[in-house]
Amino acid sequence: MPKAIYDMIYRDLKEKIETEQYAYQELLPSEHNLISLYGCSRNTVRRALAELASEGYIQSMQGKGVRNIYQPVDQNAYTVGGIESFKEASRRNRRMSVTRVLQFTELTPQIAEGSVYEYLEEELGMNIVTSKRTLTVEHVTQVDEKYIDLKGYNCMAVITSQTFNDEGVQFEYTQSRHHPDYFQFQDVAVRKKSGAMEGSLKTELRLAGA
Amino acid sequence: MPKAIYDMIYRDLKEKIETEQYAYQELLPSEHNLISLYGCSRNTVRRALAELASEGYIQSMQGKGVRNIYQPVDQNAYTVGGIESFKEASRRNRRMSVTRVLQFTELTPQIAEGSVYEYLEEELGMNIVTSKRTLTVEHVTQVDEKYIDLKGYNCMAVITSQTFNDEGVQFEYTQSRHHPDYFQFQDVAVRKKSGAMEGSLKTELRLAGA
DNA sequence: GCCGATTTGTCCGTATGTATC
DNA sequence: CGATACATACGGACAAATCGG
Repeated sequence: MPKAIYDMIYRDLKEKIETEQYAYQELLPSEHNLISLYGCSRNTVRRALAELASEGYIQSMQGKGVRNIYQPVDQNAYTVGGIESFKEASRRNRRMSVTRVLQFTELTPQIAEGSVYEYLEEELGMNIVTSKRTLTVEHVTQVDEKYIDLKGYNCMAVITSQTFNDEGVQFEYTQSRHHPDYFQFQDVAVRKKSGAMEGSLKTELRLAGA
Repeated sequence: MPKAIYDMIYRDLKEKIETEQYAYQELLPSEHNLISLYGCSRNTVRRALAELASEGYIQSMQGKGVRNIYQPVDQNAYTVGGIESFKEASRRNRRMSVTRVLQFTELTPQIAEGSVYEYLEEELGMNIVTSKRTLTVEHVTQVDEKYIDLKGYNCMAVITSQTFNDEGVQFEYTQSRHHPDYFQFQDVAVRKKSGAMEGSLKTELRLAGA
């Protein structure tokens, strides 16, 4: 739990944006004013702003100011943040989730039925840091058809991820398969002045409920 | 074209990592050493490192150092950076691409056959800044089937994107539909100390060739 | 078109805190 | 314990873009 100043400012501004205390397309107070408001240095304000920009909340324009470009996402979407377990995501979205363990090795079924992430973090004191994900669309398998009513689709959205702990070792490889009707993935990209690519931060997705 | 110092350092380190001048899992020189190497301030070095971390190239560990966790992506993947036109992406990946204009309104067909982004940026001097994308899996349409051999799939990967220019106005809405066999989307997420989510930066995807 | 005020962008040096070894 | 490493924060400087007079 970071009590860092920049993080508090970041969350405060984020909240103000989400609750429309700053209107869409409106300019936020200038960095100079934010410094007065929060009583901190410019770097600290800028760090909070940078975070919001990378998540597509704001857009800062040299010589002009910082504009709120946040638009709320579909309320029906089942939202999952960056690295988060299915169980955490379910709780956050207040939906029922049931995990059925179909095949298993290594860990005990009891742990998997709860939350593997929870087990790794709380019981083993492991520190999850970086996750790399790949998203593809694949043909359904017999296992898919057996457990999920695909309603005519013959494909599923498949996310594979490698997770690294704080010692840089990859300790997990996951594949999750999602029903097309309940799947949605969002991201934000910011174009660098270089002319090419780069960016993105907030990622969300919609999942099948069980 | 940014000639910013942090950007040059960022690109230099990125290159050294990609060409394995720093081995996988190896520690990079400490920030202190990098300061000597590049003859700049610590902030500047740290900004370059932050960029690399957000793209999943490195992982910095307080008290230990900065570890290279870069692993090259599938060479067969058709890679597209953040905000980039299909034509730019094709050129970068040295593949043939043909654009067939099926339906049309507003812009002229000639422009679309070339590159709409090119037209907007070079001819109109427009400045593309932020792009929000949503990825879903959808049933094929009659149009899909008419122009693309789906080889048995009855779904496609669909990306819709809203693009904003430097004045914060959304000026474009695009939907692109991709053949499952030629589609891949990658991202990186970094877990905040807060305990929850957040992160991702490098995004790539594999596309259908025409 | 110029000039000055405002605003964001880049960079520096320094200080202090915290984690690792 | 001390040395090393990254994390956070401050204050100052100058550049670059914008806007109004």
